[in-house]
Amino acid sequence: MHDAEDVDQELREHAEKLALTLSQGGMQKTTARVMTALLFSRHETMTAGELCESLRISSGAVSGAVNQLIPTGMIERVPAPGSRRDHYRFRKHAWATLMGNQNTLLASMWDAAAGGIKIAGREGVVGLRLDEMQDFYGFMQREMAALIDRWREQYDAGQA
Amino acid sequence: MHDAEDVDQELREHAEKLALTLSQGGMQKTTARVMTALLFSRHETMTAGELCESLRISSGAVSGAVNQLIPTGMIERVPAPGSRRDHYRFRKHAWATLMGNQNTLLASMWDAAAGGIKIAGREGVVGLRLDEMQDFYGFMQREMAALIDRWREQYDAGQA
DNA sequence: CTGAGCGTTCAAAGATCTCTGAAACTCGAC
DNA sequence: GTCGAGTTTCAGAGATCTTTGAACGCTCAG
Repeated sequence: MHDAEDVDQELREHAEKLALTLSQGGMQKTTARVMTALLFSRHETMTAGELCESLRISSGAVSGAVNQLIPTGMIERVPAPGSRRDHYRFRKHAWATLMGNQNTLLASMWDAAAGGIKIAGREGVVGLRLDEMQDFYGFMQREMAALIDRWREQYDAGQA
Repeated sequence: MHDAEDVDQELREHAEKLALTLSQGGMQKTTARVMTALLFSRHETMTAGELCESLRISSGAVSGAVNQLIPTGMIERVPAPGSRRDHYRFRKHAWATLMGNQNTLLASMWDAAAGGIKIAGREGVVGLRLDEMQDFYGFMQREMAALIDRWREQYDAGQA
């Protein structure tokens, strides 16, 4: 039978596994570990000290990871009542936010295509390649934003 | 006035700029440079030798990059008539393919959420966080595939 | 005002990843 | 079957990125 200890242990293992996947997908290893630790924590929030201990990393590393996660909207600093310690929490709708941030990337791709077209026109082999690229990223930029909104509505409705 | 040389030169600069962006987004630097070189080339295809020379990298590096790009569906090897040299070409709909590959990632995220729920259930702070995550990635997986198909149809229709 | 507790910063150590250069290999032409 | 252009592989060099550990600084309690 599962007691609370076992559950924590297994959750941490899952957290580490996901962190590994994410780090292979380009995210920094420590950043990913901090994020998944918060994601799979049974507590509402965790302090920097708890993250240090749980992940066996230095406070400097935690500080760095946290300050990389906050601007992306994945986690937030929670004002700690009656304590100077910072508490961190995985944000609601963090995944949707993360995906929404991709729009910046989509926009750069569109821009890159546009820049090339400005130089080479829309004719010829380059022109046609770039035209397709621009069309694709224009489409994605429009539709992705709509898609995420749609999820938010659907999810919020389901909660009520 | 733009002559052909200038155009090539400017295209190459744009290619490098995009490669830099992509490499910051997690792609390998050389891989990104090879990809953008093919993307912004005014030729239909390029040989490995041309890529070496144009990017000032060793043939080993080209080989590595190319073999990383091919499985993703971004570029393809083109049978060269009457030459042993390999010719490489940026594939049609490469961007759509690339985005479609993300589905694998979306699926792993869904799996990670499912695994956590199996351990901790859907109640409590972890359970609710994971439930939201699973809902989001399930939604995205379904909708992204549909979205890409929609683009393909729309684009192919526009070409006809 | 002073001290304790925490978070942040930064230089240096360390780990990781990538490129090069050369040797090995492949495959078509003759 | 042999030659040779061209590609792939791989060990070692090199560049890059990360983490640590310690010093610094900030904030609140007393």
